[in-house]
Amino acid sequence: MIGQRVTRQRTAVAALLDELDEFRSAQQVHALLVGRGEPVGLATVYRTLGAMAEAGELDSLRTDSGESLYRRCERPGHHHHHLVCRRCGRTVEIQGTHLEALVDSIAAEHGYTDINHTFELFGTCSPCATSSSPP
Amino acid sequence: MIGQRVTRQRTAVAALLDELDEFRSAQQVHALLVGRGEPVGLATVYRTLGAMAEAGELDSLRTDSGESLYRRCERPGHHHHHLVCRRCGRTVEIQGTHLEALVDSIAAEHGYTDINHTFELFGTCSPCATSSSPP
DNA sequence: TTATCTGCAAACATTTTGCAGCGAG
DNA sequence: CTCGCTGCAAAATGTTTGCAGATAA
Repeated sequence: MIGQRVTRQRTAVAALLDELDEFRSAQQVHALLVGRGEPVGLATVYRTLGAMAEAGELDSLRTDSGESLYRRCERPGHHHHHLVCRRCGRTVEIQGTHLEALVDSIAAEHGYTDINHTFELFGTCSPCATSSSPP
Repeated sequence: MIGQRVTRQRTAVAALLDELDEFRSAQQVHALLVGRGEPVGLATVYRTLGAMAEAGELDSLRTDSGESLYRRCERPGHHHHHLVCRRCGRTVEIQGTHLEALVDSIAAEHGYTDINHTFELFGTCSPCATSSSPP
């Protein structure tokens, strides 16, 4: 990586993610930007989100339906998992100390190495549980 | 569901999964069946695997690249997770007692309800770790 | 200037679906 | 005989890529 250029589009994506606290898909990010009068190509959004996630600036996860969601990391580089409201996207970061220990012991027990784990929780947050209006 | 018909295609899919012990994608199942001279349409394989998974006869998971994999359940209806060799597909079923408890406490702590969790482990099994030949 | 980025449209990969005909019960 | 199942091909999704022109540095 010789140089990364600061373009209007990247700035817009980063700024949007800064205001948002919830996980969003590339398509949502694109729609939001276009909606607020920031013309950005969908491909650019995909490329930008992918690069930011790669660089550890974003957390990413995949929904059950196979969509990738992104949001700004609270603590870049720090390993954790998420509890995401499937209705509004409100997210809680989970520090997985117990979990990591569990993963290690399971892997060791069965002789598997180079382990990579996924752990995500989807639920309904209490505000969403009481309101009946759609997302 | 009034009636489920036993067709040659469904029998073939079920029989193949009975012999296999590893997770396979719909496309792999289709290729294997066609390869052994059992003409089955790809759409039929998708429909059959989907229905079997729905009925709790198959375990399913999604790879990092978003593909769905299936395999026959060892214990139908019994909740568990998997430790899958990313090289050869060899799979160990994990009973997640500790995990379920952890999930429940995390959810309760943050007031989320109707929780749904994903937990999958991918690694390299010891036979694959020692052999250097590709899958 | 010039290498990187962008936008568009086309390509991709996986999965789903509409529909006419087939076949299990 | 009927209604569910199948195969095909088309459509839907979500994401990636090739390329010519725009642009940051």
